[in-house]
Amino acid sequence: MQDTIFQQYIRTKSVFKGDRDVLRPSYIPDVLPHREEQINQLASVLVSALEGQRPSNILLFGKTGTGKTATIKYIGKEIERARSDLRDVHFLYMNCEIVDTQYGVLQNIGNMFIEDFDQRIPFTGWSTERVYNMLREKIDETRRVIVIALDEIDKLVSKSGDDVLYHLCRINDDLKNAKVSVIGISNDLKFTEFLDPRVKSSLSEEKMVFPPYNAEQLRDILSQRAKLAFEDNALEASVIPLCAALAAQEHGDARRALDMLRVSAEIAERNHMTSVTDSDVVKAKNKIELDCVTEAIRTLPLQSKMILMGVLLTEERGLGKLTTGDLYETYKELCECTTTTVLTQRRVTDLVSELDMLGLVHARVKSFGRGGRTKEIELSVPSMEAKRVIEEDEVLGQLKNYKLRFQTTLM
DNA sequence: TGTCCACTGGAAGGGAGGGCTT
DNA sequence: AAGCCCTCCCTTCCAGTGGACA
Repeated sequence: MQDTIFQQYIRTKSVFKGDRDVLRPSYIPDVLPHREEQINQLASVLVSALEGQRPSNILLFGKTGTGKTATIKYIGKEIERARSDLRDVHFLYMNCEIVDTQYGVLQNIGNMFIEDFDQRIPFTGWSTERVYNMLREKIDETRRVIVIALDEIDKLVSKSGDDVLYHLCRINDDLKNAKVSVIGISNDLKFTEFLDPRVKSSLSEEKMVFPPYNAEQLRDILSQRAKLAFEDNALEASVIPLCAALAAQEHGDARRALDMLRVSAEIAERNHMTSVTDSDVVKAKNKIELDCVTEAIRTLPLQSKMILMGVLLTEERGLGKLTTGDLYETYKELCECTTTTVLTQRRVTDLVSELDMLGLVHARVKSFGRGGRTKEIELSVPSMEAKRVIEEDEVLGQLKNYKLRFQTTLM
């Protein structure tokens, strides 16, 4: 190898032995530890599909990282395997966080049955009714049992209502040759409260809850993957238990545990170490947490960044919590300064609520008696880091070292 | 006990931007 | 080109409200 800039980074020895993607949450192993019960239960419902009958619709609940998605994809793989010697079943999976409109869902499902590129449903332009009719026609032509898994279905409902689900639940009335069953996957146990009663009862013919993993179970999951990913003795004995324990504290999130293991190994590798230690795990945990925050801020739209900057600058002056009115004044000042369009206060309150949901600020409604009722807003991420990221923005970069003119009423 | 503040948050709707159909 | 449809971002309007204070 020539002397190149990469020379110093080329490792003679690595902690990884093969494909490190086995540590990614998206990897579906051949065996899913501690989910046998759920898999069997699902299989017992879905087996009717292989007999040409329509299986019951199913709702799966469970917090993030409890293996819902992995389980459903695993089931999907098994269905594909089984259908080679049994009746025709078609399994399809869709994440409603990515496709989150009525039209989008119907269009995506429809296009999975249209081979000819020219006949595909365009991503906009048609009426929803027309997309639905096309979808129904194409599904009927297949003469199969179709199992549709909708992941993060609560996101779809909260954004676009339950019309699509209504359509999908009663599509069987309009089908002559094919049958459709829907598997809904949700993080939120309560989301069915917002559904039309007919949709609710139809969708929850069967319900299953995925409990969080405990530390011991997480340890098994990590060990299974570690065997595939790492060289022997690349991990100190305490590394896996530590990752498992830390993730178990956060409602048993397996995704977190895997990320932590992967990132700590990457940290060790970058430092040219041949084994991963506990301190790498701690570093990894901090890095992951910070990365989440900076990524969330970086991808914020301009107006939201502007609002966040308003919160930040006010807090920087040591004024602590601020009200909607104060924030709006500050925000207006920043907009003028950067010649950005000023939105209405109504809109700003919505954006503040969004920031709250992202966990970037903490906002709660508080009454000051005669002083009125308003939101009390404070930053809930490290301000130095937040500021650094916001200032990367072209427009907000102008506000570097900016001193506020506006005096808040909270003193 | 009633008043009143400074909002909150729902509803409705406008209009821009994407694209199809006739 | 005109007439549609759907989504996104936003404005306008407004009834509702928790609690300090008179």
